[in-house]
Amino acid sequence: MASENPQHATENPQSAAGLPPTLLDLTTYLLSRVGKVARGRFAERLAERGLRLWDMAVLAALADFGPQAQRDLVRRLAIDPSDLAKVADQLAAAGYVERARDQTDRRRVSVSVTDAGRALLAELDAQARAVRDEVLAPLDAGERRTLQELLLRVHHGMGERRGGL
Amino acid sequence: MASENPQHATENPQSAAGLPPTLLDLTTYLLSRVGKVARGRFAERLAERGLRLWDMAVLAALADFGPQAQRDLVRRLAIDPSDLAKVADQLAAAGYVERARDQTDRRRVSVSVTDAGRALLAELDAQARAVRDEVLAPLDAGERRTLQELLLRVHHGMGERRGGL
DNA sequence: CTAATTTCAGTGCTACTGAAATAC
DNA sequence: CGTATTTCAGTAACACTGAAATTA
Repeated sequence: MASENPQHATENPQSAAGLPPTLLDLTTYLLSRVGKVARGRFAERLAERGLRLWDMAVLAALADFGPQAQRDLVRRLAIDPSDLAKVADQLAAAGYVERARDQTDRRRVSVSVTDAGRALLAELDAQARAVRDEVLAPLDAGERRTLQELLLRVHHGMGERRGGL
Repeated sequence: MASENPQHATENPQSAAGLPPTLLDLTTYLLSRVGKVARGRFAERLAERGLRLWDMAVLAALADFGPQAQRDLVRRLAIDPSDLAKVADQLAAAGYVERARDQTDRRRVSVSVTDAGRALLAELDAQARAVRDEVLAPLDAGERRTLQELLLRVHHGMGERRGGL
């Protein structure tokens, strides 16, 4: 009962019989797998522009909450301070954000998004929504809302931690 | 309108005002974030035993589908063949799997799970379910089933690709 | 002096690339 | 010869560590 037909093997190009039920039964496995594929697809589009996922996250935080110190971005996005320094550096070099010493506390560097940054974010957001619609294609509108709501609740239930994206 | 109270800052230890709405509106962002945290929590427990996520995936595939060549595992799990070689090596060294040349096609190495491997898998599965219950704590039983079913449909809709876990 | 903020240099892990060895 | 399977050596991206420089 081991291997299948030795002659020319009856599998599809990708994942013939599918994943092991032992794994598919684990919602966390599906969450992880689906999340990783979704992230990967969007990351590919960002890469075409020479951007990374954190670039968009930082732009979104600045656009949504206004200018703020890096330390605030660090806490909000759960990004490593050391990594944020590099991301902010690249975004500033490309003209998407501006940095300035905070005058009330000169240890802090206040970051703000430029018009170019806002324009970029709008484009990225459109692409992100396109990827989302692609990934969620198997679900109808109501199911997508349900999924979004359930994920929001799960997300809210977990202490942020660090860990990427 | 930039920084808050300079004195002693009124933020919580983690993610004060929460993530940018621009990101939270993206189901794919939530998927990615939640998936990564869930994966990380389980990976921590595996690390205590000196194991990685792929170790469990390989054991599960062997237990669910029986002995098979590495090429089959590669397609089933969407793991890189080069990485599988290392994973199989470690699992074999630890006595969790056994490898043998396939006699009908001696290019292939057939892998099978040992009793020790099955016992380990049972323990890992229990831990995985514990992490799942921890992560899905905010949802009731019905909602968990709904989430599982929606994710299964989304997962089924995407061509496996490679990409980890 | 201690603590907070930013920055830099370097480490470790993981997915991936490219190529060799063997067998079909 | 070309293709499939496994394996090895090395690369790239990313999260993270540790420590220095500045300022509170």
